[in-house]
Amino acid sequence: MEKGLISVDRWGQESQAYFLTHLHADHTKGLSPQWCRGPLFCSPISAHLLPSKFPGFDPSLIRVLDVGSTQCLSLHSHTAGSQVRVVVTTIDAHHCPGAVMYLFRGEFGCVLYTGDFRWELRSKRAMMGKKTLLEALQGDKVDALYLDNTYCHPSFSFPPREVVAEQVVDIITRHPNHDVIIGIDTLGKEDLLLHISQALGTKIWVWPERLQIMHLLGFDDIFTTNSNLTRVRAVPRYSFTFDTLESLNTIHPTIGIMPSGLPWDSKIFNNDDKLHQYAYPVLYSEHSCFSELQEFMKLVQPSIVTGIVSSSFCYINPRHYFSRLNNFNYEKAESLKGNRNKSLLRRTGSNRLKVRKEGKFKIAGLSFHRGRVAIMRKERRGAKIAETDALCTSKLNVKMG
DNA sequence: GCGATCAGCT
DNA sequence: CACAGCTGATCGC
Repeated sequence: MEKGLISVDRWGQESQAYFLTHLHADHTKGLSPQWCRGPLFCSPISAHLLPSKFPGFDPSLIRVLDVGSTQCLSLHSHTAGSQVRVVVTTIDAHHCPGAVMYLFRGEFGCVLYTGDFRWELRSKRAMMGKKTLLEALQGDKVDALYLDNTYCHPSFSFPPREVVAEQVVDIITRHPNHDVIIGIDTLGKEDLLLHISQALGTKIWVWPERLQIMHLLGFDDIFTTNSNLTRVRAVPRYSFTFDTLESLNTIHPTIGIMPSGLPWDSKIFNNDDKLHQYAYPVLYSEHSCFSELQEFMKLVQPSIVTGIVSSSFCYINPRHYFSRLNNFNYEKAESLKGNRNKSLLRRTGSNRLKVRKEGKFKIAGLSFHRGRVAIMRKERRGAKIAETDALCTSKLNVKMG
């Protein structure tokens, strides 16, 4: 596709139209409240959440695309020196709330950008997405596919999310007297929490900033910031460590559930290769596993595939695994762009001294220091750390200074 | 002082 | 390992 015409999840260069697949941080790098390069197309849910992530963002830039809809855009082509027609179809990606894929059709051919997605065809939503995609393709195949290759390796295999959600309910049910913490991010895994809430008939604690997001998503009664109302708490994944679980267990018996497609995530709970006795990693993933990616490739049969995740593990060219599908030889095609093994570039051996600043202290392994920058960020974005602290202080009965 | 970016970590 | 994201340091304005 012509450069400068369309950007998807890229915000730093000039373009005629910008498309947002979903609001996770790794897809909004370069977006800011001041960003104003051009029209931003996104799903209704992303449009609804965007102002809370970027306060003061110019709303006149936002163009809402309904999920399942097809829109015709007229863009200016610099190379042709004239207007060109681009038809864009917005498809449910079944990743986090608001996540969509985009199918672009125009003189450049047929380009599909998946963003992050889960191709879980036993679910009704994924079947709807498939229907939308097939109708938009009109029997054609995809020329260029930009694929969520997060789990593009045969070793990755996990059950449908509803199966894993039931496993989580079982784990919690087997621990009737334990507190429960579940690691989640700023957006995503709401369906899991919803399932737990309904199956156990309980509210779920979230930190205040996350409660705001839950309210924006339309969940009004299920979630609470009052830790007295429930033994089940969803906590920020980054604050969820072996030490956290250990220290919580000095106060009250607590199990930790870490939903992730990454089997090595269990390492979070590992201490000297011993799995923590209270830790339950579960294979709940909002990305497609390998067999689902295979199914997807069979359906769209792309001529060219580019992985959009360039992590050191997943940099492997998706074509490598799918080259024997449908008689396509992806090995012959253009090499995978933009994917470099980060570890080769990473500088090592910094000998800078780490200075421990005043004001940092720990209670039961939980850090209570907040630096100047963190306070500014908190004021801009909302109180995440403060409330993680509040969770602990309420349990520890410690007063914050 | 502030935003942007990077290193480091989980 | 790093899904997605926090923190602190540094740099330029």
